Amino acid sequence: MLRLRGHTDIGSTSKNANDPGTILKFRKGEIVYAQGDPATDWFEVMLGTVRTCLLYSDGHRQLTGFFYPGDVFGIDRGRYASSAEAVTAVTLRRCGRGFGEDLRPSGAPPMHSALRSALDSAHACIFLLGRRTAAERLAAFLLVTAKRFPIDKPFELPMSRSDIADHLGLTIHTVSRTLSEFVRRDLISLDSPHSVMIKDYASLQLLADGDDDADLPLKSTLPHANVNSASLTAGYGS
Amino acid sequence: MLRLRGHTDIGSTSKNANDPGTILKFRKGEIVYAQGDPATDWFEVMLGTVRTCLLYSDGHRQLTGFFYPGDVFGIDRGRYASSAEAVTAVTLRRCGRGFGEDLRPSGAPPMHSALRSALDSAHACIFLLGRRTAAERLAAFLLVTAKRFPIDKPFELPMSRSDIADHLGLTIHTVSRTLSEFVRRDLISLDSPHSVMIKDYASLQLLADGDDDADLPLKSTLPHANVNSASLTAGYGS
DNA sequence: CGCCATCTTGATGATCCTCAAAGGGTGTGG
DNA sequence: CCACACCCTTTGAGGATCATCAAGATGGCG
Repeated sequence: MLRLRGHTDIGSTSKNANDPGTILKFRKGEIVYAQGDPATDWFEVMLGTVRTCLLYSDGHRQLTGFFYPGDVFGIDRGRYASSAEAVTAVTLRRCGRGFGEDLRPSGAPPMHSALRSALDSAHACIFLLGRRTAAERLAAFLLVTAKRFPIDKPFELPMSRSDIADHLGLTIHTVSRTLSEFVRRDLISLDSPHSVMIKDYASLQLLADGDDDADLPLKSTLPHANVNSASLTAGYGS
Repeated sequence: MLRLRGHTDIGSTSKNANDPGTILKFRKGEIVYAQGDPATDWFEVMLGTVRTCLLYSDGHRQLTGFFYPGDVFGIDRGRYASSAEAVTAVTLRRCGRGFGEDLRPSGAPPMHSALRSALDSAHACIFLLGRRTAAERLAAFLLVTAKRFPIDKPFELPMSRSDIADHLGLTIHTVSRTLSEFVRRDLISLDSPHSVMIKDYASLQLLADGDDDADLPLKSTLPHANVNSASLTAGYGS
């Protein structure tokens, strides 16, 4: 579970490690940076999925975000507050110095964009953890994740059940059980454990919102359209 | 519970509402801004305590932070993602335009400082919610809050049990019970419901860290000194 | 003095975690 | 090519924690 770092930047293709704009590659499970490392750079995901992990002293972890192509992560000051690890094989672009002290005098805009992205990501995490039941958290997570992929098609969840559990503050058992129940209710279908097809956006949204009239064992018959979360969807990442 | 806004800026003392630097006063319970309002300004607390609240459609709320003198809040882009309310009577200073689009060309530094503060605050919230048991969350909350006040003296918790509960994802009952148990274990003492004296930092820290050897019904006899959280204390606010 | 809000405490029950085991997919070695 | 091992996922049974329901205590304020 607690993958220790060591061969951190094995996958780096370019050798000028201090140049912003360097392209880096990591294999699945490799660590981009560790919690507590000097926060010198931030990164943009070009290909693959990255997770950021907050490690607690009792060994358990809190995943603070998943980052997909176009997202940036690693905007910390001083030292990284969380580690970053490759969920799948990833290609990253090293973007620039950590903010706080000095910053590139040329462009403040990219910095601001990155900062706002980091804030959005943190808010999205709080927004998930603020929900009370396992079903609510999982429904919200699925909706938020599905937005990153083409609509109305099955999409690949790149992360493991363990990752989802540690993101939502649950166990893999509860995640698995709840997903199975979603399938039973015909809210989603699972082709493989990682291929998800959302079949009933409206009911899933109701669940995520805490309107627990979705306790019906079978498919809801509500005539709602795809009500995407109204005021505060906070866009998860970029 | 769900205080609706209406007489939002009753307490504003200066009339030039669009001037940065304006001093504002709010009475206990009044709303500084509401979730969804255009995020035109951010604020610095000069006196009192402010809470920021994320409202869910089922009516429950997630408090995303408490802000004390010197802290800033309201760094959102576009529209406020959470509302801000006066926990006590507060005096605020309106600091400047919301970031993202245009910003004062003169000083980027204050903006960066505010942003980093907002990120720290969000991380602190995640850090609390990432803990698993009620005792762990409450212990961590007490330690984080105590740092804002002179050490080794009783301090006033400005917020209600309900606020604490909604911040930690618990109920007021669990908060109250857990605090009572802390008193029973001699980890803290409660003069009044809001006057807290931390009597055993070390054991409280162990609890917060998830080292559950603190299951002893009576005061721990560990010879530890005041181990303030090591790597990632994220300073709650400013 | 009495009402009201807040806090505390108890009893009960639902949710979720823990313990346990089985199923399925993949890669490696025989 | 098959067998085995390993990891991830799923599912079940039991138990701990916390929410809910309910009632009583405390303190402030009219």
